[in-house]
Amino acid sequence: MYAVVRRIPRGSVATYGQVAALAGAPRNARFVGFALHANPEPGVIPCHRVVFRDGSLAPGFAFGGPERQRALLEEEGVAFVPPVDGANAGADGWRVDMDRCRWRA
DNA sequence: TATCTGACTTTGG
DNA sequence: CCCAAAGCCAGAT
Repeated sequence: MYAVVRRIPRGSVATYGQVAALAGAPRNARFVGFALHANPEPGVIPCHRVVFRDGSLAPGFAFGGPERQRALLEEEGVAFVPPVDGANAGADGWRVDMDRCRWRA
């Protein structure tokens, strides 16, 4: 499953459910998050590329804060959407543009 | 062995 | 449109 996360190409993101599915366990979205939280290889496993289904980040991001994550993704060319609508405001209210940056295997 | 909890997701009110 | 509850699977206690 860590292999799956590492396989996420630069400039793209995947949802927990998606990673779970690719890992061979479509119903293990929660476990994916749990495993990533354990993050045995910081700096190697791009946890910041794994987001909620709506493109928002997990509450307890462990890379240095939501801003850090947004910076990392923007750095990779991931498109962000400003908190324009009342959907899940996630980190700073900014969400990943899933329509354009969602990882396609 | 039983019970609880969780970086999730989907559906009902 | 927003809030709450249920379902899911695998650890942890």
